Amino acid sequence: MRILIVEDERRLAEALGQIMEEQRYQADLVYDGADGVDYALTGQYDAIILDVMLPKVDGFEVARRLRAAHVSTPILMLTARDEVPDKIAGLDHGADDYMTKPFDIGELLARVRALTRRQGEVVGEQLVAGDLTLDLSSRCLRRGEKSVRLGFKEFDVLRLLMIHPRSVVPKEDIISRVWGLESDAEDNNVEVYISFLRKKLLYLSSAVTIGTVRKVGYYLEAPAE
Amino acid sequence: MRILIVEDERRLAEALGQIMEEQRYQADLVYDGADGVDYALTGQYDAIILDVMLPKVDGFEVARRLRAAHVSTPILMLTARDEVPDKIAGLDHGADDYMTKPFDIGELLARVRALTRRQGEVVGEQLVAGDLTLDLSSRCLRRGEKSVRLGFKEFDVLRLLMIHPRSVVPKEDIISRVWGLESDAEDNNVEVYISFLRKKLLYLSSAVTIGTVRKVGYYLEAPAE
DNA sequence: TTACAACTATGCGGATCTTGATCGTGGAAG
DNA sequence: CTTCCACGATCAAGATCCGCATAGTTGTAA
Repeated sequence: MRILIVEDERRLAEALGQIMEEQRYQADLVYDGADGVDYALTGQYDAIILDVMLPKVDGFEVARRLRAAHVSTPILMLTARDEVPDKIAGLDHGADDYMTKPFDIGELLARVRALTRRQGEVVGEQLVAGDLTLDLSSRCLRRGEKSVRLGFKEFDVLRLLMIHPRSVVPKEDIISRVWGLESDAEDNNVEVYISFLRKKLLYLSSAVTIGTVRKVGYYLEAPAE
Repeated sequence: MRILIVEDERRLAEALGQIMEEQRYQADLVYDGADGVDYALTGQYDAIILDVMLPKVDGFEVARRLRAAHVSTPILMLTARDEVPDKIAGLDHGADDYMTKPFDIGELLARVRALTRRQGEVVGEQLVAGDLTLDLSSRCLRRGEKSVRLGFKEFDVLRLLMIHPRSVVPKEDIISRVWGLESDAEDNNVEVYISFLRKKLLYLSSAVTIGTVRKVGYYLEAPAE
């Protein structure tokens, strides 16, 4: 497991690095946002611990750029400010979780574990996320006893979301991957299928929900069990 | 559950054996095709994991000989070559499933479970699924008192479905295995025979039904008794 | 030729997809 | 805090695609 730590306070960064290595993670340290983006773009990390206040490029911007570049590595954002707007901004820019400084080491580790525990997992012919199981060969979505058959488009859209756990999938990506690259399909089309899917999730009474990020796209929210 | 592993790379074979035993299977290992045939002919195994590239007798030939000897133990074929021709050749020689190396252990286990979970049970010269009995020598389908004679194509299609219980058999697989590899038979052809079969199931008033997965294929639904 | 099985062609009906309209809502501007 | 607007959610409708059934044609073997 590789972790990228983006934190400008060197002492804190090094302390984090040491803690992570004690936990058998391999940790890389960088001390500003620009480097953070460069390193993270390699896509080799299993998680990124990202400070908000950074030189050159701030944490929000780092997260935004990574998501724009379709890097879906889970991000744990650190903020000194204990304010709701920051939290929302962080999550909205593509962070998967956040903590406010000062933080408890145990809690940090727990959150990192939660992030690195892959959610969209391929098991044989099926894809699992939260309490949902998507059967790839029969295009059936199951939760507990109940199951529903999905149409082709519904299936493709949901699979996309499940393959990119925790990260926002832009509408344009959904269109190009489900309707085809040269498609002139409207955004509304995606919205319609998201609506269908939410209805089916409701029918299955699944804990998983589909979240919306205005002007961007959708993501799967699978509550930890 | 007994599993036969036919694989010439000893380290891989032993790793597989260990994994299978952790899953409470009893695994026997052999390292070439000739031994593979000899062991498998005993008919005592619930599944065979069979490498394609083998000394003495290759995997295809092993499968072919076993099927020729009416040993119907399910075969999961392993191939290093990720090519369609191999896949088709494997299935055509009598393999039930295949995986390309390198493979994911979880997926392997899932596939083995799928193979051993089979409902279509061979009893002597007949195949059983739910309340149906398909006589392999006379091509008669029986349920209770009534029975019908099946045509060759009907028989082949139904046998395919019974051999893969609960799992969706793609139309293309049906075409390649019933009509032959290079066949240009239309999908409609399959549909026609499915239609015939359903009519006969109805006539027999069997509890077994043939389910459809749009754009993919068919599966047998055998209600638990 | 007749009988039977395999294959082909066709129209219906239902499932799925698309489109457009309307309603709700979050967030920015005032 | 309220208003407004753009965007998203949902619905209804029509269009389209696909599978099913049936009927008709071809091929083959007795």
